[in-house]
Amino acid sequence: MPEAKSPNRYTLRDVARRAGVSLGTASKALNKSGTLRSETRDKVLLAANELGFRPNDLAQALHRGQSFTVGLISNDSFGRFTMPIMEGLETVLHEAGIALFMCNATDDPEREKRHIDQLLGKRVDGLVFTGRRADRRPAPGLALGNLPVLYVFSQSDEPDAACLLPDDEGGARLATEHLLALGRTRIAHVTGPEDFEAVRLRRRGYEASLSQVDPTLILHGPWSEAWGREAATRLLALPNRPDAIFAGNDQIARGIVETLRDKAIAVPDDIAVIGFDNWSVMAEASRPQISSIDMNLKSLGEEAGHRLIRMIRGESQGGTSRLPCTLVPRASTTTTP
Amino acid sequence: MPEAKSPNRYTLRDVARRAGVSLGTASKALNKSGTLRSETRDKVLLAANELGFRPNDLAQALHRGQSFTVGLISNDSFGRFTMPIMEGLETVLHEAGIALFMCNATDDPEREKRHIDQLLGKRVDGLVFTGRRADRRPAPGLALGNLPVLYVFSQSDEPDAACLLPDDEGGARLATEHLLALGRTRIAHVTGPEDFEAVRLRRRGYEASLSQVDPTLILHGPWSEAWGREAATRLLALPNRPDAIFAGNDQIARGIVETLRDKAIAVPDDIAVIGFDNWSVMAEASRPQISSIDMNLKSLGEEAGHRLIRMIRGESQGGTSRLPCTLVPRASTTTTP
DNA sequence: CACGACTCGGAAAAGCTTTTCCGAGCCTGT
DNA sequence: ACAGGCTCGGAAAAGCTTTTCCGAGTCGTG
Repeated sequence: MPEAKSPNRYTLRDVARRAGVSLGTASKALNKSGTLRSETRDKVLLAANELGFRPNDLAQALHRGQSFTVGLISNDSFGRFTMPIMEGLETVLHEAGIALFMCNATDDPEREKRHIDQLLGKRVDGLVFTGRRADRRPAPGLALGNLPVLYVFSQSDEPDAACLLPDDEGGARLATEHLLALGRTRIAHVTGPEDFEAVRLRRRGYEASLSQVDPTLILHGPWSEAWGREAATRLLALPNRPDAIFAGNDQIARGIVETLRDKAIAVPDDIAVIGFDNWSVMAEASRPQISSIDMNLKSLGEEAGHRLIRMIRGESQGGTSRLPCTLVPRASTTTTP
Repeated sequence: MPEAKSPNRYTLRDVARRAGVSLGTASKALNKSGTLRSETRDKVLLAANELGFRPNDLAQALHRGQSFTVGLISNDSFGRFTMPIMEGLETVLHEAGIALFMCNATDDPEREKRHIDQLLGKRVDGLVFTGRRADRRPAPGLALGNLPVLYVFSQSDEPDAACLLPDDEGGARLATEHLLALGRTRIAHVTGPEDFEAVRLRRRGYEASLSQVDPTLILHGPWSEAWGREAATRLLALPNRPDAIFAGNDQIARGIVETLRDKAIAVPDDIAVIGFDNWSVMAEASRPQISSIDMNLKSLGEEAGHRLIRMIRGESQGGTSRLPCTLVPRASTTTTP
């Protein structure tokens, strides 16, 4: 028994009564369907306006069997990478009149299951999984039926799942070729833990761009500035030190640049440095500012929105696609712009 | 005409039919209401389990006039500060069975209005505004009736709006008193733009902790490392230079620390430095690591969740409350722990 | 003038759950 | 053995919108 209906929430029945027409007529007037005299239509529209009427999406959804709602399940607690994706996704979906449920699963399968269950209860029209994990994720334990599911910046076990990812390998090629174009010949790669697929892909792109690979120039470690500093120190101790470094992300790049600065090694003249992620608070605060590869995560989110809408319409099929990265040159690889 | 109902979505009617009971009986069995023989109840529960039945929240919400849904409207595009708030908020609300709609208004009133309108259509039970802005925000142009509205890390024009904020002033006192406790006497304050209320509050806390204030030691500028570096240079040029610096955020603090490091000034021995925000990627990557003030944004989000739930229950009233900050000492103010 | 056709608005069902009210059947006590 | 009371399950309405179908009224034309 809904006791206290919000004072300013009117129902279609109220509109109809005020306009002096029947329920169905009012509906048709507002939806421009059916055949009505324009006079009647205007009467209804006026009444609706006066009352500030807003149709109840719940009833609408119940009736049409479509909720105009999708769920987003993040596994990195709304971390740095999820944000721009969410932003792009939300923009596109909002334009299509679709609202976004936010859930944070934090890589906890139990929590994820509860979230999915809740979303299914809300009859979402689609589901998006996001959040970089070390590696591919197992399929969620729940039967999702034919609900559209999209993995963004994240992957699934299922072979034909719909995935949307940045082209890490291409980005790495972009970076390496940029360094090659500067005439560098000994290019090191200081990057993150090997159990990230992105790390393996970037490394592959790096290796593919080189005519020959020197394994001593490839260093794996944690994603931190401290590791960048340590790795730089190690590289400088080599008998034949590199003339360029491609870092696996901007934090590592910054650690490298700082160490080179400490040792009065000129960047980019002696050693050029390029990062990955284009995280501006890192890349632009460094001295010199760090060139980087932008994964265009906001575009990735927007593309995810478009693709999900197509899937909801039943138009599109699964499959993995990768969106190109972009080179953002800054002072760490370019001599006086 | 809902044509293709999802294959694995069964309705209560299906459960009832399978259990050989009527609709109402099935409902009562699942909700543990009414008076049923336990045998009948079990029969229904079994059928529901076999079918994987999940009640349709849409219908439920429609019936009870409560959607178990709240909207979150962010004005900083899901920025760095919104994330932990969202995380805390989502955790608490999820435990209460409430789902969270995410909207990004980006300080665009038109966009915000459309979002609110959409949320009202979805009959959300409450609304949360978040996202640091330069200053207080005008009340949204829509009549919200008696819908619970909570401003988190954000403020409203309305005098008795419900606001939840970090205690910037107290945090600044914490920082300043920490420096005083180290025996420092000339404490500078390098901070952000004056049109941020947080900047004014932090400055007030700083001034309140000092026996006398030297205006030449207070510098306003942008929120960046570059500004921290510039301000540090200026402070070092003073005839009577400070022996401690309280920075308005961690980026500024890091800029300061780097400049001091460049000039071989010992931190903290010659000049102690403390930041604000406790942004770990900044504070912990710096050399030395930077002491900071933590606003406990995740707790703020959690508290927001609890408070919103009380408001939805009709228990709580408006008013602004501020949650305490915490001192996180690191190497930039403590000599070898 | 009358009939047919067309225009417009209303009634009703569907979509799914919850809850109240009521009826039927069974048991017990006299 | 019968009446009353209690236990259990079913029927129905409410919550709000959309859509189909149908009836009534009107206009035009023969």
